[in-house]
Amino acid sequence: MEGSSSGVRKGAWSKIEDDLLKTWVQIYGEGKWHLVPQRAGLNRCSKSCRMRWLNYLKPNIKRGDFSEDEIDMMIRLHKLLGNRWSLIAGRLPGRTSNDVKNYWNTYMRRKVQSHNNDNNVKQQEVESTVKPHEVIKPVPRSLSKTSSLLQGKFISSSKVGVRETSAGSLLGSENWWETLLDDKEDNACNNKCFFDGGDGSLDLWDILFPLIVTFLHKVKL
DNA sequence: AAATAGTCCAACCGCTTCAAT
DNA sequence: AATTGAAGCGGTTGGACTATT
Repeated sequence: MEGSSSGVRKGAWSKIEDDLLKTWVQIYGEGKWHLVPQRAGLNRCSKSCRMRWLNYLKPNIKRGDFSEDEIDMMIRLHKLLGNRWSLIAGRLPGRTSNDVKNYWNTYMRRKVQSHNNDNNVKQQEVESTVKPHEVIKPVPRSLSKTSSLLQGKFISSSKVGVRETSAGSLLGSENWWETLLDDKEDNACNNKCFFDGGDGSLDLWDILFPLIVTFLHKVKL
């Protein structure tokens, strides 16, 4: 796994490479990843540098097992968001999307195994956490002036099973996110997830607020 | 002690989205 | 409107480590 035909180094990072990358980010900050390899003296591709920083070198990254609270939060968020690992990780301080994804895959495997081994009590728990569900696709990370959202179209969501709708209905009385509350099966969870707050559980406003701020900033309202 | 199987996680790859031109 | 390059994301892989036989 070391090196490639293009001459860019691959595989595990050395201590020296980590130090070079850390130094670069400490001086110049995150971003401009395409400049990092050349200017930091790293024989790595920009994506590799970004990944290494975000998943391993970034300060405050938590190591070790997930706590009960984190697992509980992860299950709730996954129920709401599906495999949107970066969004889920954003609600778990110190955890990276890669951590969450890896943990979830392991967790899923264990759940499935226990499901196969024990078809009685655990079955309901397994189904409540891993069964297929309609996934809510978040609005774009930011909106350009030419965004389809601002031009009468909303996200084409066949990929994630969300009905296409118009910007009018999106911004009007039929707020798309209200449908999040329509799932009767999940009402108990939703009530707690969205509005409980304070105890570390999901607060819908915490998700929507940054998106709204971004939106208002972009359209300069 | 050696061989094999299973698990975990760091890293890579391909794709999508976005912004700039 | 089309093109292009950078950034970001999720799926997948492969190697290191651990447990079991």
